[in-house]
Amino acid sequence: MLQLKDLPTPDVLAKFAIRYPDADVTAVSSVLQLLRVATDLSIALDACLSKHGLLQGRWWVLILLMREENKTSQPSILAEKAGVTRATMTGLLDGLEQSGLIARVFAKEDRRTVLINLTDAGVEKLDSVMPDYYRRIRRCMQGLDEEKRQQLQQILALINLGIPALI
Amino acid sequence: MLQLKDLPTPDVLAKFAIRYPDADVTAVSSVLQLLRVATDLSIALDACLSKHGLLQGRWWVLILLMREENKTSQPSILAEKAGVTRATMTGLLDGLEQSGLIARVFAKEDRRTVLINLTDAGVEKLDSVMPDYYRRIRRCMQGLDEEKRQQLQQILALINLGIPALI
DNA sequence: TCATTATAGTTAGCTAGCTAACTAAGTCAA
DNA sequence: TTGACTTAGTTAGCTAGCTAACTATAATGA
Repeated sequence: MLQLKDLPTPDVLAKFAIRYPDADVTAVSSVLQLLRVATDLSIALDACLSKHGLLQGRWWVLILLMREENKTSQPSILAEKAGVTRATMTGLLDGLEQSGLIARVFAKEDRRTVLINLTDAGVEKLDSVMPDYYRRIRRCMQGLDEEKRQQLQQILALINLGIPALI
Repeated sequence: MLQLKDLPTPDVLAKFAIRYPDADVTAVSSVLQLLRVATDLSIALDACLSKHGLLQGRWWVLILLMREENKTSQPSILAEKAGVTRATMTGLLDGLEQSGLIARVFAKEDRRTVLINLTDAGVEKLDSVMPDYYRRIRRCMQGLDEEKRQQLQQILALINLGIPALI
């Protein structure tokens, strides 16, 4: 997402701001730091998942299924919730089916649709990964009290409001 | 980075917290929101760059070169600063060279190394993209005053401290 | 009722990352 | 001074995303 390691120093930003007067130095450095920390967080979480033989895409599919009352959903719905295309979801489900974590069942009422079912093995996988995952997130956020967490959420909501203006 | 669109509601998190007592609900939701906003931000910036025929990887190479006094560097140094492998940098430089934005020049003192030079066309490209890019970031962050920006940076620094505990 | 349109899922081929293995060139120590 | 190691860059082959095009089925409306 933001691979860049060598974030601009205030010095470098100031130089660029001379050449490009539109630059808002604190805005740029805030955005870059946000992307930097989020990327590192994401990489660290991926590393955690990969210890359990998973990757983010497949992982979220399992969680989305776990949220359902009957542990069942459809590829197109999963794709939308997971934020990937249906084509990508087909690939993710292929992998999960091969590992036995989900099962494809053909629906009777609409023969176009496939029902995706979280298998017992899938539940077991989640039960082994989730505690580890949650424990790591708890540790990572230990340094922030509830007040700071709330501040963060407010600030992120503000940035989120600004994103449409960016497009 | 975080494709997931359907972030867990407090309700869903509470249910998961019953099954997995290690869950720290506010920590999880803060982390997910952080990843969500950062991902949307990153996608929006990518869209801005692609309007100018660029992608993040190549873009950062141009900026890294622009930071240098003589607009020159080496693939391995660029790779390290950009946070990609040397193999990936080879590919990025191939593309930039084809577009005429950089030039490869062989060094005399160490015949293993190649010097990468930002061409005039490269400078022109930056001069056309940077103002647009900076203007967008300014607009996106308009809703945050300096105090909030500083708060954000402090909070991000705290999270950053927690990342090693996550691995 | 049957032609059109919409929907569900898949396939094929593209991309930018990655790792691992390679060549070529420089360094260093026995 | 030569054999082992290190460094710079590239190549080949992998991955998980993507888009576009496809098949099959369902819904709709003239």
